[in-house]
Amino acid sequence: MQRVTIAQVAERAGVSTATVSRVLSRRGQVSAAVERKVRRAADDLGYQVNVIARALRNSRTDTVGMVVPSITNPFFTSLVESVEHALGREGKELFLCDARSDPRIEARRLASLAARNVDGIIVSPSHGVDSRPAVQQTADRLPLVQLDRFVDGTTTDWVGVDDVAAMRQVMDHLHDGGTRSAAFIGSLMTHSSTEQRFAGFRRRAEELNIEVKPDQVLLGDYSVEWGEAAVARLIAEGGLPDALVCADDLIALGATRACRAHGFAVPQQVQVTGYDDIEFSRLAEPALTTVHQPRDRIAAEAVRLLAAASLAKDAERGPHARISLVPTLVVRDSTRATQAPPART
Amino acid sequence: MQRVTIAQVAERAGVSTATVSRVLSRRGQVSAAVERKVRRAADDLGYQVNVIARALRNSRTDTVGMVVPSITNPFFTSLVESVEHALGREGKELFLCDARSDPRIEARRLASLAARNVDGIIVSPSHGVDSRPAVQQTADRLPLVQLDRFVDGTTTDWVGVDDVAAMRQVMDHLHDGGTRSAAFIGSLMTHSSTEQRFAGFRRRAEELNIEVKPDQVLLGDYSVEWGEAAVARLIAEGGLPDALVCADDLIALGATRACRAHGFAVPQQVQVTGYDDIEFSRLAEPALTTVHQPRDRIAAEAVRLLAAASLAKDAERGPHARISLVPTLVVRDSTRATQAPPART
DNA sequence: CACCTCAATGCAATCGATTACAGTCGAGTT
DNA sequence: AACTCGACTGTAATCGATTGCATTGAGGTG
Repeated sequence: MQRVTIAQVAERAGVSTATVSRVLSRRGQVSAAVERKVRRAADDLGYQVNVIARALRNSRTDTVGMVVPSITNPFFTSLVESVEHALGREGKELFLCDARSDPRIEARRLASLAARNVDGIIVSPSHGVDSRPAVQQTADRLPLVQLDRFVDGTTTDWVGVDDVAAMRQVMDHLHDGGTRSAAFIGSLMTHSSTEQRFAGFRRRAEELNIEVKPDQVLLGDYSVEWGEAAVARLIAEGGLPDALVCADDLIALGATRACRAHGFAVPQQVQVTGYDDIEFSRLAEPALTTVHQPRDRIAAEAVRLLAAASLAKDAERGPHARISLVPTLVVRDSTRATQAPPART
Repeated sequence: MQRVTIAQVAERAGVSTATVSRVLSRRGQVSAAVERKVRRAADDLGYQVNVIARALRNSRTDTVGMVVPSITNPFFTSLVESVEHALGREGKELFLCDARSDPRIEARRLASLAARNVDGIIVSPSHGVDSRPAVQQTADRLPLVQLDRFVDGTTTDWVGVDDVAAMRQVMDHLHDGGTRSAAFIGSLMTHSSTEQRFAGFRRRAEELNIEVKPDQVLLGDYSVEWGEAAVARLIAEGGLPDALVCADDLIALGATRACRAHGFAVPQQVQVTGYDDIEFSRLAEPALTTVHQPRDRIAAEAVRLLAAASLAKDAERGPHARISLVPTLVVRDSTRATQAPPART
């Protein structure tokens, strides 16, 4: 029960604590004989380094903190998983926090991570504006990378996908399927992702001459419930357009469900598209056409940026990176293919 | 960029570090005037305690570690969320780890948490047998609670639901719907949960005289893919029974999908039940009848047990608690109600 | 043989906060 | 006036690992 310290190992091996430390951390020269004795003693006693003490001494914890808006959103969950794997490869661990989509909780989490001396922070900010002070302040103290979403007006590294390009693909696909009018269902413009996706949607809709009625842009939050509610509202206020373009898969799943519940066939009468390609988008009925985010690449880039930032340190806080990856459209059954025959995945 | 230490605050306020510490941690007597000076100085400098240093000194981190088999399984995700909320109420933070269903990774995570001086650990073991050494060893060093699943032959606190009682409810419900034969689709018997659920299934099936063919007990893993594969196999090897009882919702979702893909109507021709009541079970087509686990209660009890264990400490490591909560059956559309009319939720 | 080099090892300071112990001082007691 | 008490505050040890500097001694050189 009693923790074993380096001093006990030293005593048992008949050497000083310095030597034990040198053996265990593979730094400095130690003769083979002594090394064997020390390892022996350490094993016998079941010694384990006290990470806390080590962290205090060299102010490195080999731990990275990650803050996401909601751990129950499958997109973030799998992003977390990707990040964890990427970190594992570098022998680092992940300290995960859920901000519950509340910038205040988020700020507290960030502060707490900083106080815990994590080596860096990966954050997908909850709010495009309100998250700013906390994020910027944290970024001033230690390496920080924003993932997926970002806060307006902050200067930090960022990794995500090109939402505008993705939306162009979505709109082109819908256009090919004969779409003449579309609605957009997203969250309030408090996330950069919604903003970008909407911008991409609107621009390409114009170029393709697809009609978007002003009252058919509905903004709520990223949830199944909101998707359902939005469709109910559309139907009540004048009917559905040819296509429903949703800012994420959860909304799209809710929207699809609501369409069917109200007797509209998907994709025959209404087409629906999502964004993120969460696992359940494949399982929905009909399977959802969506935008696949290269999560592993995003995670890998984020981890790489953090590592780089840790090295550079204060030295030359060069210009910040903004890495924008290209997502791919995954066509399934909630949209019509170019011609009649339904697509399969 | 430079971290502010207690010494700097002390100097600025013209007092000793001891006094500053007393003010900031609200321990011991300090005159009002000095207190004001110190707070002033701390604010001016933007002082933040160094959690690492504090932890080293009083070997408490106000952090609890949690290890789950897979962070992408929605059941565990929402369990994590519940635990986080419960901890938040006590001012503690959560350090989350994903074991990727591998006892070796799990062991490494547990060791790492212990080395980080977490105040306690909540773990849902990946394997009913192989997880044992690591779990037991960790439990010997610090407070540990097993959640949901447990390892055979360990003596630690445990919180979960009564799987046998749950399965009785499921079987009674199916029986009411006229079921005469059933198959069981679960994971390999390497998780206590599958074991318990299968035991409950088998016993009640016998009592109700529901036929279970020996080759209609299929064991794979907790995933959608396995649910699909299992149904394909059943169909290939002689057809489906009246009902498919699945050990978790992911399997059930896959099973449902496969049934429909092969042209079997659910619930008219085959009934399907799940377990866990994850969010998507409601969204499936048809919505899944499943067993709802009281996640918040489970989490709350686990946190309570940890707190109690921390206090008792070595003193009287009394007998360990095994708290078994009662889950509730949620009837939706993948099973037939007592009579004909389909149920709604 | 005197002197130098370098590997191996130990001593002790250090990271930052907490706290046991001791000292100071003013008010209250006898 | 001497003494007690208690509120405040400071000094220094402590938590456990790391590491700069000093020391030792073996082997090499001229």
